[in-house]
Amino acid sequence: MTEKRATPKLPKPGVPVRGSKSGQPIMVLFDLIGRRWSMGVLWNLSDGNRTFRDLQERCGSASPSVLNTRLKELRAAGLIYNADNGYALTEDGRQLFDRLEPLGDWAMDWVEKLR
Amino acid sequence: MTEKRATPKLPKPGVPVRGSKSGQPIMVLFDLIGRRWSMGVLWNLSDGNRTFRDLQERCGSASPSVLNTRLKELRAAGLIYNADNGYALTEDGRQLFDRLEPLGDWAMDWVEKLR
DNA sequence: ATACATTGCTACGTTTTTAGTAGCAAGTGA
DNA sequence: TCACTTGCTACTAAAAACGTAGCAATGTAT
Repeated sequence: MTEKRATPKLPKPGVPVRGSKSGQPIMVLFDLIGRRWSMGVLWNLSDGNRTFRDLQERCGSASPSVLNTRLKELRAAGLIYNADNGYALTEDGRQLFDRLEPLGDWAMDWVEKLR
Repeated sequence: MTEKRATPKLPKPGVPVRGSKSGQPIMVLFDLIGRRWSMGVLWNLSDGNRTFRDLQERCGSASPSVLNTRLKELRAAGLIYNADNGYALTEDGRQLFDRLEPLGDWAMDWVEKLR
């Protein structure tokens, strides 16, 4: 970096999430879903209820303890709930998934391009 | 019980992409961006180049070593690159951000609803 | 030039999180 | 009853992240 280093103006206040003061919504969300298997769980619940074991199988190396932690977090966040036959997306969870879904198609192109 | 436990280390066959054993593109992507600060970095690069320090400030508690790791990963994945005055999104990175952006508005509603 | 500040980044010890496995209580069915 | 499945907890080892110090290169003020 050989240029002058003027600190750019921040149009958006930068925000730490975890140990910090101002919880910018997107960062709060990233802090929740930016953990192992969080998005994978949402993804795998999108086409129907899944039991704990289902989710374990679909989230390959997720150990039961971690999976359980993720499920509790997502439930506390109101994104999933305990249905009779397993876990399911809430309304909010469905809405979030709808915004996650476009990543699927993009990921296919991207992975293919990497090879 | 603190007995010795066998550690068979079973090698399940599959595409070894970090923790993601399925090799499904979306899971490969989740494995990359589903880590601390990954999405935060992409988000904060969306409106202009950022220096290492900029990103540190905006990702509050991210230590330099972790931030550096994330930057390397994202660069290896072709999502960001080293520009003259800091880091910047590549074409792919921009495309990914475009699909992440809707989460911002949704997160605002969601956080507000939680209160 | 000299001194000091800033930046990108690495090193490394500590703390937190995740992996990996065992196992148990409750439910199901034979 | 027994065998089997399911949801989940317990626990240790391994991996990841934190937090701080510090270094080389460059910028800047005197």
